[in-house]
Amino acid sequence: MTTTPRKPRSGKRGPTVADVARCAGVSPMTVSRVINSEPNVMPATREKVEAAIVALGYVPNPAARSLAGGQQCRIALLHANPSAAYLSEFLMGSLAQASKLDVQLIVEDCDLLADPAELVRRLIDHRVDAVLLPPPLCDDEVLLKALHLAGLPIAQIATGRPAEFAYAVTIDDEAAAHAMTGRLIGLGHRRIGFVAGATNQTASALRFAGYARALSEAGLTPDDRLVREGDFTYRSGLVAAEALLALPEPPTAIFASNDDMAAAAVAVAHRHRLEVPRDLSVCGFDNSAMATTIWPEITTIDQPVAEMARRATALLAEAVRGRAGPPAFVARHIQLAFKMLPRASDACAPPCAQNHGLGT
Amino acid sequence: MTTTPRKPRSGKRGPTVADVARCAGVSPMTVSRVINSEPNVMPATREKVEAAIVALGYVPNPAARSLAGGQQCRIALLHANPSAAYLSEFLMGSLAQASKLDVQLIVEDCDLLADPAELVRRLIDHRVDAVLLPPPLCDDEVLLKALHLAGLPIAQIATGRPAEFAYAVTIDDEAAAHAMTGRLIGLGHRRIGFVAGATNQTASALRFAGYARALSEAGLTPDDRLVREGDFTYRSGLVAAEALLALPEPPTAIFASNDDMAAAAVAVAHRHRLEVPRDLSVCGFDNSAMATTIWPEITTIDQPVAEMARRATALLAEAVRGRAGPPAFVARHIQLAFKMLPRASDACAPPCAQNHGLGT
DNA sequence: CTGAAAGCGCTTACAG
DNA sequence: CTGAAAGCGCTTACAG
Repeated sequence: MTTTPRKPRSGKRGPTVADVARCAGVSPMTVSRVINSEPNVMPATREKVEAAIVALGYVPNPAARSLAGGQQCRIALLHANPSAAYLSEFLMGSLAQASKLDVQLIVEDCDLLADPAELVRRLIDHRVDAVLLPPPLCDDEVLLKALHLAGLPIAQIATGRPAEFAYAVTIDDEAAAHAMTGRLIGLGHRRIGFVAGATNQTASALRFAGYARALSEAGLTPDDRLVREGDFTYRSGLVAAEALLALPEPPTAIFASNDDMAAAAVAVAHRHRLEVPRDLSVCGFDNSAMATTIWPEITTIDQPVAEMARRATALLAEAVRGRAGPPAFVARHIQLAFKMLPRASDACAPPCAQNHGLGT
Repeated sequence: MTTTPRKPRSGKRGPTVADVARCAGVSPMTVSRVINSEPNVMPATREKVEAAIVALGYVPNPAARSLAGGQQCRIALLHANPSAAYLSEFLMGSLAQASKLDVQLIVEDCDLLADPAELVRRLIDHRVDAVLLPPPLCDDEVLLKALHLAGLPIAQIATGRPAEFAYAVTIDDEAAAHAMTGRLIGLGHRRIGFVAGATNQTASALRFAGYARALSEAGLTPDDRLVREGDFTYRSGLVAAEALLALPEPPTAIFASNDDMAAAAVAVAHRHRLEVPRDLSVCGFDNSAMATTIWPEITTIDQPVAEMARRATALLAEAVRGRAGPPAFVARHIQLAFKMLPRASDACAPPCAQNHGLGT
């Protein structure tokens, strides 16, 4: 009598590389090469394998791949962004890339970030290999330093001031704000109000800089009273717009540093019995959900959040896996294109107002 | 000369069960038992192992676990929800549970769902084991049937009409709407406008039913003119509120079936020079970002979206892994508690209006 | 260009 | 209650 063979593991499982290899008449190794689209496989062989894959409906097992590949890569996404919409879009991009690259994404809410050192310790304990930092955390100097000291690769997203030691994926906030302001000027506006973003985000200053440059390039005298502080919340937009419209010479257009504040400006205009855009033009920034939710829909700047998340995730995965080569400074900071999104909230300046702020 | 030993695999890797076992003086098997908190391990042994885990900073390798455990479980999250905020919260819950249970989550955007059959085929091809259906897809009969026919376990989230063959995680929409309407009645409102939700979501009908029941329980005669159709968009809320306030006898309160429409009602009120809540009370549903973004913040019903996502994900994982036992009908439909969130958008009815719609 | 062998880190299925 | 052996499905590191 022979020894009873061990019972095979339970459950119907899908086909494996071995099955495909058998079906194609090659070795599992070759199947692996085809799956990973490595070069050095004869076209004929490749085709046979591909046919077998289709025939069997083979799908690689990610768990096995990462185990064997030793590609364990765990990236933490630290977020403290009040905007669920931003987070959602960011997550979709990051998640897609993570699954493609087979990296494990750890999502951590840092809203009440007490002690950065404590956080870093927890990350290390959890074997996190790198950290994704969307705004506003991307601008937290203390956190940045603590992470850097711990030797963790970092990607700052949408920061206005990339750290030397970090990766960064941004858009050109200054240029975008410049373009938007230029658009308003082109529409004949001369008194353009500006609602600034939160001062703890470096991008806020860049947006203001773009606004100011467009003004001065057009020969318009900047007017301090037209610039109000906001903090990216609707509430702060309400206050800022209220102040702007209470001015003896109110602006004919308001450019808010994000869409929530722009929406607030629209609401205030309505309460003042001003039609948007007939009596007041309003523009935002970010192309968040709010921009298309309210009426009229807000002209804004589209920030490719999902794409930025994808790129940042890929950057970190490469850094962790050492495929990135010597991390050249220039390649570490990627700038993506923004998009001007003209919608229904801005229009030509009212005729009577056209000569108001002019230097003539 | 002995044969040169094979070069070990590259990269510093963390400690493994073997390391922990060595350090604790037990077998890897015992370490595994402790990690998985199985019973049948002597307390003393357990403590030794736990100490070793801490000392070495051991963290289990999820890839290895799922490979060895044969627990491959792939759950698809099909979404077509226009609200990024909802999706974001849902994702957070689902993701957390997925990582805890070691299931792979596939997130798929089905906004332009052409052919359900085609989609099902793709899911099967991708070896998806089960499907998570948040609204409005949870109510898509055709999709539901196609999925069921393919033998895929399904979890409907926030549906108003759970299918017999599916798992479902819901709140009691009828009771919630009843509570909200009751609150308004308690505040002295007698003419309460209602903005209905999209008809393609079964929860919409339940919310209306709750409103109607509260009215009739209070002895108030329902008035068709006070009920307007909406489709959950801000735009539709604008139209509905406009119609409601144009009534010869306008309502003193508006209960919208979601927060976006409630926000629209607030905007319309403001354009009509009505103060909210002084001149008009407005309530919403869902506790979405919009509810706390605008001013005044909207009284609403909190739906525990993240928790619902967690539960649904867990339900499916159990179903796939067959730990669920015989799927008893009753346990397949879970109803979670909603929460009434009183905020700043509702108040007592204006004194003069109190006697308006009364039957007396 | 292709393949045989070993190993990734854990768990299952037994046997004590 | 504990452990030795085999195996999960793939890839690395070689050798031809």
